[in-house]
Amino acid sequence: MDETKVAEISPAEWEVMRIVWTKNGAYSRDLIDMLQDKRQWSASTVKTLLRRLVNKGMLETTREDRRFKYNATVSESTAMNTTAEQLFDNLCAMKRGTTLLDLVANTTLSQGDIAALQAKLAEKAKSAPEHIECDCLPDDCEC
Amino acid sequence: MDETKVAEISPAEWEVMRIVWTKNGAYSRDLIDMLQDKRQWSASTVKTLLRRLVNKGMLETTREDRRFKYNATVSESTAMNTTAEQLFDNLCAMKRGTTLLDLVANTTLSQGDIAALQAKLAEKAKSAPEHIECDCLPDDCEC
DNA sequence: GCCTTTCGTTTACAATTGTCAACAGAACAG
DNA sequence: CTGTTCTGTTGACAATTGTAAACGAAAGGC
Repeated sequence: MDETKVAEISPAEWEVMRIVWTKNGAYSRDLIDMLQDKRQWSASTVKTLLRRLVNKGMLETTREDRRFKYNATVSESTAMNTTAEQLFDNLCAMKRGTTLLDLVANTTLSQGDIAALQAKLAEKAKSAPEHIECDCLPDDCEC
Repeated sequence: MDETKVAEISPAEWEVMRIVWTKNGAYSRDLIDMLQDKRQWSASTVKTLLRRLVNKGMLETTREDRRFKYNATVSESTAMNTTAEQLFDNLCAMKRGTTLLDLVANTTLSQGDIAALQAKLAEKAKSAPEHIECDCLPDDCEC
């Protein structure tokens, strides 16, 4: 849908983006009200986050009367996947599986999520390697 | 093993920690050599990262002769899990499953990883809810 | 015993992030 | 028309992060 580069989104910015995605676009008033409610942020704080997200190209604005409508430029799933993958890049290749296991164990998943994961795993099992190499050290790794 | 608080670890710091974990402790010389090799970082950069990790309580030092041996204060899996869970905290509860699916699809997993994930999923399937609520908006959510 | 190498410590500096206050222009109320 | 209210723009400031130079003490080489 959009192969646009997803900039790094800070936790505070995520909070803003989530509302924009969920409501499929929002006005600063909406965001200020909701985040004041949810996070006790001042109006200024929300405005700053909006400005930064626009600068990062994560949000785009359309003037409507006197105010702006803020819309996301990338889909929520794209952003989530990109961010999750970036985090996994930091982890040892050999141990990503156990981290996934921990996430699966600690995340509330719906029946549908579980079914989808099971299907994907069954598919991957057909060609998965027996063992994965650690990539923490420059060349050789005797871990 | 260690329920110590895991501080936020930046990507550059992760790179250092990975080596310390993999080698089960290391000297600054080892780290400088390897990271110069792997990331082209200057010796100073590595030293700064070590200092910061010690300040954050992620590494502890033991004097050996003239130099220090750096050891991790938390296990690699604890750190990885904590960080992954922190990231998931930023994501909409309703959509974490699809992010996990993306990760599973894009991560190279071993046969053992897959088997463990399948077992865990089968277990969770027994009590998983049909649907999960979005938690992006303050109270009500009509997403 | 000096000079050089090796470590760790201090200092630096720009960019990003979390949090806001202050200000300016437009719209609205009276 | 004039003061109040909205909304967006600027400026701020401390903490964190990426990157690194400079300095000081100790060890080893010759």
